[in-house]
Amino acid sequence: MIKLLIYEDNPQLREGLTMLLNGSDGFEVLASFKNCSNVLQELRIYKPDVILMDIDMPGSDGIEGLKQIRLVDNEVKILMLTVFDDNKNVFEAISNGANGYVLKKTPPAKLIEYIQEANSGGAPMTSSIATQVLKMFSSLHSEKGENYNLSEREKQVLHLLVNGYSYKMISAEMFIAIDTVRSHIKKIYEKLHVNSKSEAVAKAFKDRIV
Amino acid sequence: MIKLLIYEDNPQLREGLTMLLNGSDGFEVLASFKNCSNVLQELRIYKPDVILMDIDMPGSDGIEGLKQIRLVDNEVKILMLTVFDDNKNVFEAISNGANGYVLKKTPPAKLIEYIQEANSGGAPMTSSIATQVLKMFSSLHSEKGENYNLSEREKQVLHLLVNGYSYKMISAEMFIAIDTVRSHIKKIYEKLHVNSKSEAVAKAFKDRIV
DNA sequence: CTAAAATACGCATAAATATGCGATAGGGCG
DNA sequence: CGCCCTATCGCATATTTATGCGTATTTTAG
Repeated sequence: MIKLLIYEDNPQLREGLTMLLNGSDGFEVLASFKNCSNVLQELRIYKPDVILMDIDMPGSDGIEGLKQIRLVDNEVKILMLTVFDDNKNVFEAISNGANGYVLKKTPPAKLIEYIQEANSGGAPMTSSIATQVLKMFSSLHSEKGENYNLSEREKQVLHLLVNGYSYKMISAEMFIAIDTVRSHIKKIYEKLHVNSKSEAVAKAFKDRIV
Repeated sequence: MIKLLIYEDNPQLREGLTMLLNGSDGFEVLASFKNCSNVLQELRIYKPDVILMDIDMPGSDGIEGLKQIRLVDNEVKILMLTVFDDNKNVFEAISNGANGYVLKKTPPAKLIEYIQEANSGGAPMTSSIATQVLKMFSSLHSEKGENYNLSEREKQVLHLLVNGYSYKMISAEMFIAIDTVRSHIKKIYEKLHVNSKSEAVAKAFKDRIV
C-alpha cells in the first residue's frame, strides 16, 4: 500500500486525484492540501511514502515545499506536478531533490505507473520533461543549439526582435521598408514554427540562437 | 510503421530483438548489424526512423556510432542500449544527442513503449538511468535573479506569456476576464519597465524569473 | 545554366496588443 | 477606521502585429 499526500491548489484536480488514487488498488491518499504552508507538520503526522506536489500554487509554491521537506527528510518520494515543461522549474525541482516531474495532462494510467515508479526508487518523468533534461545536459557541452537555417538578414531581424524592437524600429534600424520587415518576420515564424513575436523571442532564448 | 535499424554485437540478443520487433504491430526492422563500422552508409541506404544502438560493442562502439550519425543527421531517433547504468556512458550518450538510454534488461513490453516514445519525440529512460541523470544535475546549482516584486498572480500571467499564450488563452487558462489579463499585464510591464509582450518575455528569460 | 533561395517592397485586412480611465471588493496594517 | 495593495472587471481607442497575396531583383547551389 503506497501512502500519499497531495498538494494541489485547484480543488477539482485535488479531488479528482484523490478519488482516482483511492479507487486504485495499492494506493491510499492520507490527506490533501491546497498549499504547503504546513508541509513539515503534515509530513510528521502522516508519514507518507510519496508526495504529489503541484508546482504552481499560490502562497508557498511547490518548489518551496520541496525545499522545506528536503531539509528534514531525504527519504519520502516527491513527485512534482506541473502544467509547464519549462526549463527553470524542472531545473529547480531536480536540483532540490524531487524524485520525478510529470505534466498534469498525463493520463491517469500513466500517473499511477509513475507513482509506483517513484515509490520504488525510480525517477519518472513525462517524455517532454525528459527531453528538456537531456537538452539541458547537451547544452552544457554543445555550445550552440539549432540554427533553423535562418538567413543572415533573418538573424539580424530576430536579434532586433529579441531586443524589443518593433517593426517600425527594425525598419529604421535596417534601412528597409516596414513591409520587408514583415516578410522577414513571416519567414522567421515559418522556420521557427511559431506565430507570434513573443514566441519567437522565447524560442530564441531557449535554443540560444541569440 | 516505425522503421528500425539495430546495432548489437551479441547474436542472440540481435536476433531476439529483431524477432520481437518484427512480430510487433507497427514495427519493422529494416536490418541489424553487429557493429557500426558502416553506420553512415547504412543510415543513407535504409533511412530508419529509430536506431537501437548497443553501447558496448567491440571495434567501433555505440558512442562512436552515435557521434558519427549526429554529424550528418539530427533527425533520426537513437535509443542507446546498455547493460550498465554507469555515469560515464550515460553522460557521453546524452551529451552527444542520444534520444534515450535504456537498460537491456528492460522487459519487451516496456522496450516497445520506449521505442514508440523515442519515435514521437520523447526521451525515454529507464528509471535507474533517470535517477542517475537527476543526481548529476543536483550536483550543479544556480541562483535566482531579480524578483521585481511581482505578485503571485502576475507571475502566473508572465509564465503563461513566456509560454506563448495570448491574452485570450490566458483568460481561459486562469478563469478570469480578458480585461483582467490586461490589468495584470499592464502592471507587469510597469514592474519590469517594458512596454511590449516580447520585451517582457525577453526580460523573463534574461533575469531567470521564469 | 537553371532552379531555388534570399532580399526587397506594396496593399489589404483581421486580430491582438497597449493604454487610459474608470469601478468594486477583500485583506493587511497602523 | 481609513489607507494601500491586489485582484477583478468594463469600455474605448490607437497602434501593432499576423497573414495572405502579390511583384521584382539578386545571390546561391546544383
